[in-house]
Amino acid sequence: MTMILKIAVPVPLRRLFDYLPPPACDFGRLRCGVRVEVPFGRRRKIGILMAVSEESDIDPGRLKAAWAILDDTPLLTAEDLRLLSWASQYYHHPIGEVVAAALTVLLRKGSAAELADERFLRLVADDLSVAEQACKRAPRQAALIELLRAHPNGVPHSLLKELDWDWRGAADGLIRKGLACWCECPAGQERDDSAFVPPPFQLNADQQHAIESVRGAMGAYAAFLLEGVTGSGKTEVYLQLTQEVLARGKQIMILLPEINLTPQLQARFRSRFSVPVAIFHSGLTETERCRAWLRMQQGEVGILLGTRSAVFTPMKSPGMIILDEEHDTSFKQQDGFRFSARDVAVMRARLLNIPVLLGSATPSLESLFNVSQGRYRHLRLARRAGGAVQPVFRLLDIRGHRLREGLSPALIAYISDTLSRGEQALLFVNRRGFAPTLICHDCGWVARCRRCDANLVVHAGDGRLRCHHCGFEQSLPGVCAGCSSEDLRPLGLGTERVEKALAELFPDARVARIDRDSTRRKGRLEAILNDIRDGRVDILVGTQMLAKGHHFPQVTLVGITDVDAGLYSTDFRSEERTAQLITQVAGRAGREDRMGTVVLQTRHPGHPLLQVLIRDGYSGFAKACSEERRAAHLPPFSYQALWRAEASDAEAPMRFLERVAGLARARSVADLAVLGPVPAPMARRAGRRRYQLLFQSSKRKVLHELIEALLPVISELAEARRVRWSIDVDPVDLY
DNA sequence: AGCACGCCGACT
DNA sequence: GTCGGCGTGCTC
Repeated sequence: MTMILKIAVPVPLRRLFDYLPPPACDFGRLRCGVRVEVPFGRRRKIGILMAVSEESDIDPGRLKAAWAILDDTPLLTAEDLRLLSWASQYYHHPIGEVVAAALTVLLRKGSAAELADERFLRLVADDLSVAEQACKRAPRQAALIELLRAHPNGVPHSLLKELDWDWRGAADGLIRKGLACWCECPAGQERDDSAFVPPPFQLNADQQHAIESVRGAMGAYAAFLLEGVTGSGKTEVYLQLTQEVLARGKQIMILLPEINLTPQLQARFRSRFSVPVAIFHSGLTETERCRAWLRMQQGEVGILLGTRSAVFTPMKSPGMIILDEEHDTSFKQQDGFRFSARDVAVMRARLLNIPVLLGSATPSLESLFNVSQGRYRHLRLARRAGGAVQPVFRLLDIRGHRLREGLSPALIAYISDTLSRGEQALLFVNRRGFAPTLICHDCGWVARCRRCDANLVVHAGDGRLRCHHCGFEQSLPGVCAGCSSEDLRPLGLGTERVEKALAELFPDARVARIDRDSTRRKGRLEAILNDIRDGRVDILVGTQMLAKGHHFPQVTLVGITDVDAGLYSTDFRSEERTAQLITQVAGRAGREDRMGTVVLQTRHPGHPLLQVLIRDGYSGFAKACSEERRAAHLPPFSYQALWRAEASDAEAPMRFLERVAGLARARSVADLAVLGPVPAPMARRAGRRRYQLLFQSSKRKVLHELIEALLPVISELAEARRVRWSIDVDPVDLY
């Protein structure tokens, strides 16, 4: 009897690879989920053992023996592997790459799956006065000594890393002076899983009901959609459920859309629970990511807070998954393995037989549809906690009005009133930079990117032109490239320009800007947020970043300079996104005692969805928007899969997709629409031509069976090797 | 994706 | 005469 190892090798090939066990192999180590080092072509690869079988489709003579089994115990459980196999099938993505997505880089490279003991910094000196003397002229070292004195057992390295000053230099100084040392002291390490600081305030009835409902479902699969307006206390629900999960000796995974949001939630969890919290996002070093992964996998921590990529992290004793801001499109991976962390989370909960909770103030139409189908249970938090009032909406018809840098006289008056009351105003502008275009006033020449179908964006701060799509940049030209005229003018509005205009209109006001440019440097975002919280800012200008998570209690006016762009777009999800954005930005405003006003500038004050949104709120909008989708047979009332192809050669992508479309149409499948191929909305990006082909059906099964049947043929196509192609199941934007 | 093999142009 | 261009084929 021969034993065949079925291994997922991280290559873009849609199959497992068969190997013989390594020579002199202890068969006890051949467990599914261990890493296996194998010869692959003339390379060395590390794959995951998916199954052990007696059969192989490969000629036995061609089978190679694996080199080594890397783990004594599986890195991934049978449930993990089942989830990954499902994801590979559902997203039609190569299994090896899907499995690789569940590991961290270090683990993929073969690092030992062991948690290195953490280092602790500890004082050595017995006589502290000596230490104080030695550090008289070194304030940082003195401060570090203070900290070390408060922790006689030593300060863990992970805690030191969270300090926002240069502790490293100070530590080196102390070590040089022989006052401190690194040690691995697990002594005095207390772990108390039940430790919990009780909540400071009373829950309202909605919160209690939500918590009771989910608590009642513990120990089995159930999916919940928690719809709660901003400030309604969703986080408190998460905290209480976390406590419940920990009390049952289980682990909880909490997923968020952005790494910007993790520090805040992290702080709330850290202050509430004395148990350790693992953090997992792309901003960490590989060592940190690997450590967080292993701590969850080995049951060292009860709470994992992470972004999209954390959804596959193995859990020793899974208890629940929470995914906050479920409508947010950053849960969808937009390249390579294009999975939706939200949908994977739901499937994972189902396979693990645990509850999953999706939270949002503005649920996606997909999730609301799932509620209507009985797949998710709907929980609502209607009231704002503490009784704060919902903001008032005002539509400003700007037709025929003279605008000053995009600001109408009425909006300027609103801002002026707000400032005179000593309150803060927030202005939402959906573009960073100074102006989205540079145009020649004499000949009409426009600064365009040479590699993309896009205009270059004017950045006044550092006097440069940038392409926001491929990263190209150059200094601002002094003269027109077409006619040498010196009359080059920025056209359109960006955050920088609005910031400048506001500074001129309100010379006494302090204006702060929040966008990717102004917050690029580490710690900048936190600094600006602190300024806003402490009242050192009067007007805030910013992009989407403002809409996410942060709450500004002193803001009583929210202005949105242009809602029209989002109402008239080619993407059918554009209205939904705009309504979510408006609602989210509006949610930043006001607090218990002061009512917020939300002012929307538009040239289409009669737009029906806009009217519904401000009259009936997001729920009313969602209902109306869903009806339009149903009538148009668009998701969630139908399902889509998008083929994309790109190449530097202008013709190849189109030719490839035409072959795909031809093959699909030739099968004359019922209930299937094959739309395209067409050029992508940005047909040229970074010098590459991009096309796409859409499959749509009212039955998921139809799409999957077709793709499944097509893939082997398509992979062999001569046209396929001339392009880079991919399939996007449930695409969230048709770009 | 890598990495080989393989057959045609400008160079130490 | 070779170095190297990227077409095409393979990976258990």
